[in-house]
Amino acid sequence: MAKDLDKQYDPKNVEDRIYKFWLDGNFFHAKCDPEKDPYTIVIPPPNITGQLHMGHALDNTLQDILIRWRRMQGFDTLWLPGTDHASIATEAKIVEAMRKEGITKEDLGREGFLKRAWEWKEKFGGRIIEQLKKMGSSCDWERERFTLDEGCSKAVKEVFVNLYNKGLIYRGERIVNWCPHCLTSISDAEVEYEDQAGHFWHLRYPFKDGSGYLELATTRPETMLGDTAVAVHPDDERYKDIVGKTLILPITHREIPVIADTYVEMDFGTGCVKITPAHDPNDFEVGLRHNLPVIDTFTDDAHIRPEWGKYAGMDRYEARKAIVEDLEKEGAIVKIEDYSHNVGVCYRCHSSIEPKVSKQWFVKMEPLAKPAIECVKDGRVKFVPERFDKTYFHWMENIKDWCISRQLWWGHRIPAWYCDECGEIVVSKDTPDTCPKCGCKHLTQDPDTLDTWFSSALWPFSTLGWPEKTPELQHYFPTSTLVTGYDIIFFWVARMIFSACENMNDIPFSTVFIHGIVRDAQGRKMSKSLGNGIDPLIVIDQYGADALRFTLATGNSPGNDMRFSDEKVGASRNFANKLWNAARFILMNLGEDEKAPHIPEDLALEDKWILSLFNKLSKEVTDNLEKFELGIAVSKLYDFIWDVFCDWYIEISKIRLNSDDEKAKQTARDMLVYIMSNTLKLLHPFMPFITEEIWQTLPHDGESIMISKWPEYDEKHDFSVEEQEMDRIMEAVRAIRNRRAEMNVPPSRKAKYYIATSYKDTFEKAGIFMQRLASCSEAEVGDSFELEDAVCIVTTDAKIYIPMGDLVDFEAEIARLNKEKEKVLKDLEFVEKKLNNANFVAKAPAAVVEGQKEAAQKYRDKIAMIDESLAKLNK
RNA sequence: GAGGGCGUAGCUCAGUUGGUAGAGUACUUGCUUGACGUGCAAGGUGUCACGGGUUCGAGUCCCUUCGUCCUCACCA
Repeated sequence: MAKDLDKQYDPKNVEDRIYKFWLDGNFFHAKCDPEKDPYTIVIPPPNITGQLHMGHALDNTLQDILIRWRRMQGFDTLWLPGTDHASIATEAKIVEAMRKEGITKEDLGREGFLKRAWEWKEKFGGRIIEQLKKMGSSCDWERERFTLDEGCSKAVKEVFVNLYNKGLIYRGERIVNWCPHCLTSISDAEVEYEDQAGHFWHLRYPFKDGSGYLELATTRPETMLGDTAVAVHPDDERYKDIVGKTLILPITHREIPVIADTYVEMDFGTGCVKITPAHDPNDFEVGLRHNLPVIDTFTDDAHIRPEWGKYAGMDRYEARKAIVEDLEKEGAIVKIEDYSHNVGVCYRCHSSIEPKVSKQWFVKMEPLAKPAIECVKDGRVKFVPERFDKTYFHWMENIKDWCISRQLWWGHRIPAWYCDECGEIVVSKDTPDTCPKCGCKHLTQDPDTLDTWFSSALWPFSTLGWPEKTPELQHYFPTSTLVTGYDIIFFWVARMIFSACENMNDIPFSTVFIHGIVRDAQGRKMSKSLGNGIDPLIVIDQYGADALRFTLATGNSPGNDMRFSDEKVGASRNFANKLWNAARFILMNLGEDEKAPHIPEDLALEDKWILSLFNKLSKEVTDNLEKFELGIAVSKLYDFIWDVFCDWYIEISKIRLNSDDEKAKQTARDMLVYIMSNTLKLLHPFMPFITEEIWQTLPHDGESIMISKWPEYDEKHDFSVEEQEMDRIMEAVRAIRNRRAEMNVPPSRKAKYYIATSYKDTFEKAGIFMQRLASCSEAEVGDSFELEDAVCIVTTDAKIYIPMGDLVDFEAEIARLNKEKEKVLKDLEFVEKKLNNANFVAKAPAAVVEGQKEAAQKYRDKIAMIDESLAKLNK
């Protein structure tokens, strides 16, 4: 930053250079210093397939604010970065690319495919990391991890084997959510539900004995091929006598029984349900209870299996049409209604989920959920805002077993082997060479991989070296804060908590700081299909990373969604520019060899005032950050910098800077540097680039603002007397400006002010301020003045007379005074009502009552002054 | 069906332990004041969704209603 700065701040000249400076200085690196208290955040690892979007931008801004602040406070901070291998998403992407080349997975084989996947990862996996750097993220890049790297893989195997040995991981044939597009099972959490318009087909199945029909309804007639029973409620009087009878399934003409099961709701429809164990989770359960056969009619990609004659090879929707037609022909359709129902879809590709019976691996959740619930209940893990613990409890308390096997190649391969001879299952961290049961050497590893979330669940400790007892694990675990969106509490947060409880016998982090999602200016979710996504990189290019970060931090309260708009970033950019120009002003007034920031001797009134306000500010901002009120903290900084420092202090400082008093000039310069430099520190976590750039240019101590000491509250800097004095003066200045504006007197028209007050000392000092700030030519202070044809401006502590007789419209002035009096009378009435209330005086705290009494007196004084002015004008 | 969020100035939102409502933006007016027009000064708009309760005092705590959004569960 040269001393002759541009009028406008240009982030493009600054950001990349500053980021490189930080990297070169190694300031992001966590030293693992046991002497210091640790503060640790592990990044929610973005998918290697991902591109930076607003969600990342928000999440990383919040993390960087916390990390930079704690670093300046002197903690040994570690922000551990990394990426997620994102099994389904990545595999789908690579398969799609291969499809365009005309190759399939099978063509390449497992090894060839994985080689290709790793190549893809090397090429594109780092892209999002580079984008995070553009945001200014101060991650310890030397410790970057990947969920599929060697260490994480080791942790995954360790956990899998441990859980298996404890009986908490098992393999079983269950009905799972199957995505016919991704060709893999997915967990319950990965199924989304959407309302879809459909139909309700009312069918009738004939009794074998010819005694009529049973009527039932279905939304999926194509599954009827696999029906193995019809169920009624055991208490249903209507069907009491038919339980146990046999029906003839239309089309197939297979015989199926009528069974009784409490799963059926008597009041819904006809009270009869067709049972298709292979294609519905509830039916599957019913089937287990009644020993019903499971007839799977679909292939993995949801086409009718070859053995089904004319339907073979049809996809599920074609099959539906064909089967409905045939049912119709058989007279099995009673009626068709329109019906809207919830359909489960894959959260990755949005294909309709096909429930499917298959052999999968599961984590037994109930025993794991218990301690995970406990540690939130007893406060060891806190959600911010608190209300999200309800969401968490609800989910944890109703949790079902977690299906963790995926029919994919890109991921952690399940460390289980099956003996080709005797079928023994061997679960082991290392590849076994002989079967422990039969001793043969023919073992085949399970072809499946694990759910991506299985490895990210271990992220807070796997990245610190677990299962090894590394110094990092010792020092940084449990981590401090986890920052993430409410949309991934189930996927990730909950699973990290129970994983840490189980494997570390400890919590993974003490606070979960939850944020909402970033919506577009109209409040819609940003999405690819709507095309309303705003690219953070484009915003950075147009407005700068600091402006983007400031926008995301401002007006955002924990757990709530926010809207993003160009106007907001524009306002943030303007703020950066304001700061820039304040710095520019200070710099152009500095001498050649200014000392590092310090508080000079002989402080003037305004110096003590700004020092006092800054002191309070540093306390408040720190308090807000402690409570994760980042939005409040940043708006206080905004107000202080713009409304206090720039609009008042800098303006007032010009008095001394333009004077001939060298000593006073130096004091003003020192104070400007001191306040600016320290305010930059408070702002640094929010706007790291511009604060560093300015801080470096001003006189400074130390290498970088990001490792400078966070300002702390110091009671020696409390100057409440000077604050009051300045308040009196500022009120007077504002009142004068207001009146002059009302009377349309241009600022260039200076006038002499006569100030009648009992605070003569204060207003003696104020005279010179008024010259600068309120178009005053000369000020005279006294107890009272008797002036003809003067405008009188009444403030709480002063009456200011301005002899502008012929400029003033007397009638208007009288009207204005009357209006003002009315308002003050109303205020007085309000306060007096309280004071006349015996209850208030008796029960409210003494300080509050005293405050109200003082206010009442001030109002009375003001009314007296207005009356006096009126009397003069009316004369 | 269960749980939760939100409803404050035209718009977008703050409002940190209850003490006479704030910002940004938009709008009006004045300012070519040597940091900044991405600026300065001045200005107006609110029965804080509705009704009730607790309290000396409620935007803030509790309850009802209405509107709106979300999450989870789900009836075939």
